[in-house]
Amino acid sequence: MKKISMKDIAQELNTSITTVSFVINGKSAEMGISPATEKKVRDLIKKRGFNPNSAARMLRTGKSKTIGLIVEDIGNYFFGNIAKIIEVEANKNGYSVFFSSTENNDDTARQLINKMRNSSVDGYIITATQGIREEILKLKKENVPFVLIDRLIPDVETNYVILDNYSGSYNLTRHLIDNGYQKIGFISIFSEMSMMTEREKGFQQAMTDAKLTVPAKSILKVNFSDSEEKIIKTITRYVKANPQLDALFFATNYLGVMGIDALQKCKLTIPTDIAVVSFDDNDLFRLLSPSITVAAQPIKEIAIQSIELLLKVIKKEQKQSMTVGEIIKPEIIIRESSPKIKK
Amino acid sequence: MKKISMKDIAQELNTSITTVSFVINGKSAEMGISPATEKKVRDLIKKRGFNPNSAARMLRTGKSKTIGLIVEDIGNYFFGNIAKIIEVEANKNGYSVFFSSTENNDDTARQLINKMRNSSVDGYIITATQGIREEILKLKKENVPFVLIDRLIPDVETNYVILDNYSGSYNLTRHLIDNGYQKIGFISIFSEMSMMTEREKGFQQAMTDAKLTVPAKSILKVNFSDSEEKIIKTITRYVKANPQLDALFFATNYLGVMGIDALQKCKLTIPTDIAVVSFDDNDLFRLLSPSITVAAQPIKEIAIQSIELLLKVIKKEQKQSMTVGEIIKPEIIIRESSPKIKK
DNA sequence: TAAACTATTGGAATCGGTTACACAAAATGC
DNA sequence: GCATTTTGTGTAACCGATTCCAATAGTTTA
Repeated sequence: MKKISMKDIAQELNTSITTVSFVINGKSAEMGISPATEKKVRDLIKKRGFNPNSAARMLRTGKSKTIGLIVEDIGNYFFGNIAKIIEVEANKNGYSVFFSSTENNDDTARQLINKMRNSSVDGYIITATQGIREEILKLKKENVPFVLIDRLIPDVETNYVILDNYSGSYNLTRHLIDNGYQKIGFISIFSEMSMMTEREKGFQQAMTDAKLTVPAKSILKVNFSDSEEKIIKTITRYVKANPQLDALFFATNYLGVMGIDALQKCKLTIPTDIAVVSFDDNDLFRLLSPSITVAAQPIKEIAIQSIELLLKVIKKEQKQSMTVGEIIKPEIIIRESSPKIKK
Repeated sequence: MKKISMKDIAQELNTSITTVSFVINGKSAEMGISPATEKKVRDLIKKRGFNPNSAARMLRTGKSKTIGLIVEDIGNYFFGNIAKIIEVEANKNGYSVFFSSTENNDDTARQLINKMRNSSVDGYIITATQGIREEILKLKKENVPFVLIDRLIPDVETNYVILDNYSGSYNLTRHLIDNGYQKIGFISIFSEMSMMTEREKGFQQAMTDAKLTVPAKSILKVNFSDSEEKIIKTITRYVKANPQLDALFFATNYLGVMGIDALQKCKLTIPTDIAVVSFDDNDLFRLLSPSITVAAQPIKEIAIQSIELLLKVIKKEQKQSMTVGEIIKPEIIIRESSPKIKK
């Protein structure tokens, strides 16, 4: 059974392809198609189950009704759920979503952007990696619609939706301090990305404001690309080398997860031996016993803001050059891992 | 700056579009393009950064080099990671991936299949919902390549990659029995899907083989579509109503997660008050204290088998009519939640 | 030397829509 | 009653790659 085309429809109705096209694209009124003709066409289309060939349409119009979603890791709780919401919203607006994970690798990210470029996506939602400055600038120069989420490229003006990492981190640290913790260890990854540097700044500022000092040795940075075991070992060593600490601040949720593992290996109990807070929520932190205090990212809000912003840019309501940013405030969720300290 | 096309390349080299096309598609030898010409073309292509327009190619060939991935919930640990691996493997083979979540809703699933059909994906990987029998039959009849994963449609022969739910469940139950548990509660969802019925059968058979009876009241079924709170309440009630139970078998990982929550609410300690095992692994089960014994799905294996099978079908090495199924054995991971019982 | 090949390359139809433009018929104006 | 505008529909160029079918030049064979 051959696929049916507009031509077939037109022939069967003894009308022209133009007429059919106008009807399909809802331009009947604008182009002055008589209601009778329009009905005839619509009925046959339904009867035959005709669907316009997207390749042909795409070739002619240059629009694919497709957006590219580039995240760090679709298998991750945060990005997986972001993806889900973006996909639903995109669908509502007639768009499909291509997705890909960068694994935080610059080359992968570069390839993905180019690859999607070739399959002519109409716009991107991207979680940038550190080294793709050039690619982002190129997209901007060529006026391709895109929105950065979760992290920015330093000194590059773009549309974005990010978390207020600084204030989240500040408030989370503040919560610890208010509960009596003073020797707080900060565990993060080596990274120049704004999201990470802002978190550190927030932590430092909260400590400074409370007139607390942060000795260099109580800050640990690990390599993102190291294996889980290696990171756990590193954290274990760090914890053992810093028995004075009364609380730990993990800068990301996966660090928090690995950190809890490390603390168990050190036979330390949360929160009696040491309190724990983490940036980013996930199922584990909520259900663990004790549950973990976190600065949570409002996933739904981030996802919806980013797809809405992108669609605006695509529809040109929002010129690419007029950059707009949404800064989402994290929510501090206080759980059992950081109770008031008893002096 | 206008996009450059094959025509531009051909013109600049004073050659024909045909020649350029042959070179691009690696048919130089076959079509007898001289090495000199080939090099000339390749060099200019690289220099100009030319990429063939996928819409045009798609229109002409009818192939989109795209596969559709339809899962239950991309935000879920299992499917998120499946998606990630499938995407990487697809990419290696020159394919892009469209994805969508059904949320286990028949209508959504139907729409997604049709939608992808229109954007002419070359093949599907689908986690079926219960009510899409007709759609699957239609795909089959029209000879569209697809592979079902995670669950089958009863009495419909298709290519598939699923878990051996029966044996996983049998072995997991067996593990409990071997460790001395006899009054085992089974908590599942209302579902006719083979994956769920097989799990129950495996459980029942293991019990029967051990000459243990399963009273009706020790089996609980909840509604998948109910809210998390409601399910947790239901489980709580069930646990309180069945104090005789010495172990709980959760048939899915999200039930396990909610169940642990419920047990905490009942002030019951795992495993001293009651042992716990669950189908499907996740981070939580591994890191929880005590950690939870599970029948784990080998995610990587499932993902790779399914994409490989689909690509085979697409390449016609594997006719759609010659259905092939891969049955993956789950791995029983014994952790702290199900120790040997002391009499 | 003409015929028959072979090795390369080019011309042009084609895929299925979109849309500028042309054109006919009907309506309106003067 | 003729010119002009409005209304409705058809024609055909075009998007950019693929591929069948020639075509040309150079070689070999009879």
